[in-house]
Amino acid sequence: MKDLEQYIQHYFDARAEDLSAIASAFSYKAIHKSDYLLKEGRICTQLSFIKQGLVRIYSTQNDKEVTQWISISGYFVTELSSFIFNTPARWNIQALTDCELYTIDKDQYEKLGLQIPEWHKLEKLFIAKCFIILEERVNSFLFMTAEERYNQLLSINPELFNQVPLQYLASMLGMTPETLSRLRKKAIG
Amino acid sequence: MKDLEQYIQHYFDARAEDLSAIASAFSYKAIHKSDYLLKEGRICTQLSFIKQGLVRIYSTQNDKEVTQWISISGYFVTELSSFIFNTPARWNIQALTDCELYTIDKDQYEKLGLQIPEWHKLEKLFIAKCFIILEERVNSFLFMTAEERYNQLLSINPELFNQVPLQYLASMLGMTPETLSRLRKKAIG
DNA sequence: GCGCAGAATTGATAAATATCAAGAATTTCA
DNA sequence: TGAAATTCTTGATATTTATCAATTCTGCGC
Repeated sequence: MKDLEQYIQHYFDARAEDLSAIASAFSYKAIHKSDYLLKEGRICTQLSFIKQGLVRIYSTQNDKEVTQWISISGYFVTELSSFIFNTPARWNIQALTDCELYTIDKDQYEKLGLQIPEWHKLEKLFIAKCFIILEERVNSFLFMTAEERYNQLLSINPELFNQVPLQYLASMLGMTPETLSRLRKKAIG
Repeated sequence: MKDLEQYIQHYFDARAEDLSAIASAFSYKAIHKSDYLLKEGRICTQLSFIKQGLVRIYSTQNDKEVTQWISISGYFVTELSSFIFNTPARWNIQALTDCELYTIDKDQYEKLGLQIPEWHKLEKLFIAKCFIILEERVNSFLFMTAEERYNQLLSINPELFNQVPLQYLASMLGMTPETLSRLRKKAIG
């Protein structure tokens, strides 16, 4: 679980002495392609670190299926609002490939608050970092065109374009698969 | 400061005994129309509750001025990422009208962590609520058209359309003033 | 009240993006 | 491996939204 500890340090800014306590509250879990980590309507009770693999967060409203986000290895995945507030999840989380995860359940997660004096502070910073990611996303819709969003994703995460069905990326970028296809053609020439 | 205490209770879910401690760390401040609460590039050191008035959060990139958000009375305003992580602000916050605020400075805010045992937990929940608002915003771009975003804002916050220059609302909704004007015409008939 | 400046609307047109339909490419899995 | 299913691309067209330019409207200082 070396990689997990490193990532916890990176994301939670935890002190060395707390690292192993936090990391050992996670347990290893392997899941298969197409398995669900979360289904719409349920309460999200898990936070998972993706050791290996890809997962997709998506939902359908009025016949429109939207991919909200693709999480890749080295990152956490959960539905934060459901996990924090115990509200019904609005998204499905499904494995796009076989995955290896380190997962923590909500009750274990809450116990960390009793064990680790700084826990709520760390948790606060974790959530604040998630906030910043979303803020960046809102900005991308306010400042950028579909084409610019495509170019940005391609430059930051080029590997996604080999590993993820393009229709999902299109949806995540707020455009149709046809538009994404044409932007790719245009960029490649 | 009755309204402030109520709002703190609502937003921070604070226990009654902590309410007054939190509320009294805020101080009253009146500002004039067009005054800045924050300028791009500075560190945001204040969190303000709007007792009365309206403020606009905006920024300019490549000649494009974007209004990110309008905050109204009864809500908090700050640049959360700058306030939490002491990073340079990416936005300006400017009063659209004369305003009455209750403001807390970062150092006072941090002292609350020493006084109130639950503080980091409350803070965590506050940030998580901000996260949910942003998530809602991302969804509005993924699921909805410009017209649907306009209709939604009109139904949730009709008073904004009297009080805020429409060009700012257009920008916040991710459209041009001309498009907003035409959507209004279409809706009214 | 008058005139000015900023804001909003309107019209004409262009550009971006979506939709629909068909065909090509790729993946899946029996 | 080969057939079926899914995904991707392409073309034709429609819709949405942006752009640019010209008025009109509105609020504000004098």
